[in-house]
Amino acid sequence: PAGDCAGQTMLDTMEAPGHSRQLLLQLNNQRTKGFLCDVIIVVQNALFRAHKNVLAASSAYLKSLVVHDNLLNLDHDMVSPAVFRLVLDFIYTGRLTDGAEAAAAAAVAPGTEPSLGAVLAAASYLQIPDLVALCKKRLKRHGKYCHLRGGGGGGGGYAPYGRPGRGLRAATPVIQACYSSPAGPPPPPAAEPPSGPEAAAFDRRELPRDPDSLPGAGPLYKGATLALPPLPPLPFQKLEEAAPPPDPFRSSSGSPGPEPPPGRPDGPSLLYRWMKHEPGLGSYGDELVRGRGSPGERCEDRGGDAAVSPGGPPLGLAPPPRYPGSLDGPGAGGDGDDYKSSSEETGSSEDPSPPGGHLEGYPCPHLAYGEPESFGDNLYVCIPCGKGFPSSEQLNAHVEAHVEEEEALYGRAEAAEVAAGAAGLGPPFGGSGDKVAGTPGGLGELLRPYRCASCDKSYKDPATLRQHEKTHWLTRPYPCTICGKKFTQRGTMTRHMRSHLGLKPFACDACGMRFTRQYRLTEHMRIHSGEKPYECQVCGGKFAQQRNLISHMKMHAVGGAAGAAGALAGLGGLPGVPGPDGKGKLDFPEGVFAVARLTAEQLSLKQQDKAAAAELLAQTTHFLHDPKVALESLYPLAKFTAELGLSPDKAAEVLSQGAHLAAGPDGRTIDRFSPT
DNA sequence: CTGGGGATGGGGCCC
DNA sequence: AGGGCCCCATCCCCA
Repeated sequence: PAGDCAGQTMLDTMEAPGHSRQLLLQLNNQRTKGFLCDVIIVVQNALFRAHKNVLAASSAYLKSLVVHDNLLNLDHDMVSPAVFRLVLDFIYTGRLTDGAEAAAAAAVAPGTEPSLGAVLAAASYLQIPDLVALCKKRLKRHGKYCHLRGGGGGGGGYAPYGRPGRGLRAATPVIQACYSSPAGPPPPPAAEPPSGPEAAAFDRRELPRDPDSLPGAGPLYKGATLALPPLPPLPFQKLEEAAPPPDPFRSSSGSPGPEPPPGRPDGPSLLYRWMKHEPGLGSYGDELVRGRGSPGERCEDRGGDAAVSPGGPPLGLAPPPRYPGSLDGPGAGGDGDDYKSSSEETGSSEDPSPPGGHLEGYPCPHLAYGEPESFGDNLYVCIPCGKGFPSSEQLNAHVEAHVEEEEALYGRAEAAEVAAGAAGLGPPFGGSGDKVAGTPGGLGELLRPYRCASCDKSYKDPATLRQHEKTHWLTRPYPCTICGKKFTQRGTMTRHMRSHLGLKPFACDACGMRFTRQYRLTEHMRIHSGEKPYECQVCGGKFAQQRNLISHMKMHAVGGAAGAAGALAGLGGLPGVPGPDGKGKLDFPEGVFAVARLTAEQLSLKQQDKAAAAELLAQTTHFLHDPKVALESLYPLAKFTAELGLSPDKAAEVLSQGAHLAAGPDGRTIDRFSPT
């Protein structure tokens, strides 16, 4: 009908003036009230609330994040809270507030207000083209937008790290020099480049490249920014003061979580650069470096989008993870062993990092800091192996090969474990004593009917068994979205995340100290109460923490003959044999009983094993009366201990030593320890 | 300088 | 999923 046509025509031509502006206004109004906000953005210690749709419509990077998560963690090396505040304001208003003004509004300490350069960096990092353009425009208007390596302008600002960049680096103007301008103070914390070791870290702060500086390049060249010292506290909602944010991983429903900003789909993107860490930066920053691009996340999927960010730069693969526990070196915290850097293993002279405490970087010597030009034309680099490729397609194919390789390896490892188990060789990891748990007809068999096919450990319920079996997987299913470290249990990963986020929900009422775990607080509270419930059965020393008692007992075990039975139950030296301090004064049967009692106490501490502890005590009371029985009981005691799953690693030693003593192939051993 | 203890952080893993 | 505990490592202090 003619009316319809007319109506259609009118619809095509109608436009409500200011509609978009009004819409934005409403959205911003809602944001300020938190109305319908469905995402929380964590930047360092500040929380921001926003709408997923708005973020997704404004930033390609944020879009990629909000798809999977309700809680986003932004790299505060790239985006400070103050800067993100400006960015968020821009997203919702289209206006870029003056940095100083915003800083004043945010009550930021003088001199720490975000510079335009920092906003540009953040905009580039977050892939907000409009904001990038706006920043550049403003910088150019003020004559502050200058190319770092082309014509100086650094004015004593940031020196190029290592040596003058060439190739890709030199071809691309970066904006560090802008920080030297009076109106754009360097980002906190240092107003001037530091000297000494700090300078290395300082110089490495790399801002995103000018998105327009390379033909077809995505805006997101993301340098391997290392850890910047934290910004001063900002008057945003602090995490520790706020209600606990939703678990970012719970909400992601198994998604690998945020990944580094993908490149623009319409052209080749610049690769992420993975730089070697520097000493003295701390593990946190290093982990951030490793997390850049957290390559393994995508590869875990093994799905259609695995390994490579859609249309973006290749994210690479995580190197094959290594087993926990078995290979942990003495490095700090045992962290980062998953990714052992070849440069570290070879002791790179330019990286005199102490063992541990820093990134165990990707084993790619080409990625070493200061050698960016070594890729030549092969700009698409596989993170784990360091191979460069001239095109994303070729890299994708290469990455696929990695995936297949890992899968094949997984299969082989699994087969090897099974074969080893079948051959009675035990698993390639973990204590050999684990096998006793599966002793047919043993007590452990009754208590723990669900046995692991790979290592013969047994469990009370199938869910726990499934959980345990994950420890045998080559691929750890739960990667940290910040540092890329992978975990076998989601809970461990979320707990790990708390350390990144500085979430310490458990506060001590007495001193205000905060902890990430309830148990830590419980431990800590004993300091204030003076309670020392853990007593050394050898010397009578008392301890507030169980682990310190255990540590102490090892000291007893170190000396002389005590070592043999010192392994017993992992709790101390052989009773009856004086320790190095001469404090061990127990007679032999009493000593065995003490061991049994300690074991029982250990079991009792594990709430679930109270009954077993009582049984053990009942069985061992007669030790006091008959040394012979005591001696003969060593082996079953050790076996029993191991069967009950007490300290599996030690259980291996227990069984070994117990067997040695009880079977008595070495008569001298028995005589030596026999009181008669 | 060394060793031991106190205290803390982080990961593994079981319940 | 969260709690709890074990283990390792580390730092600091003190004798």
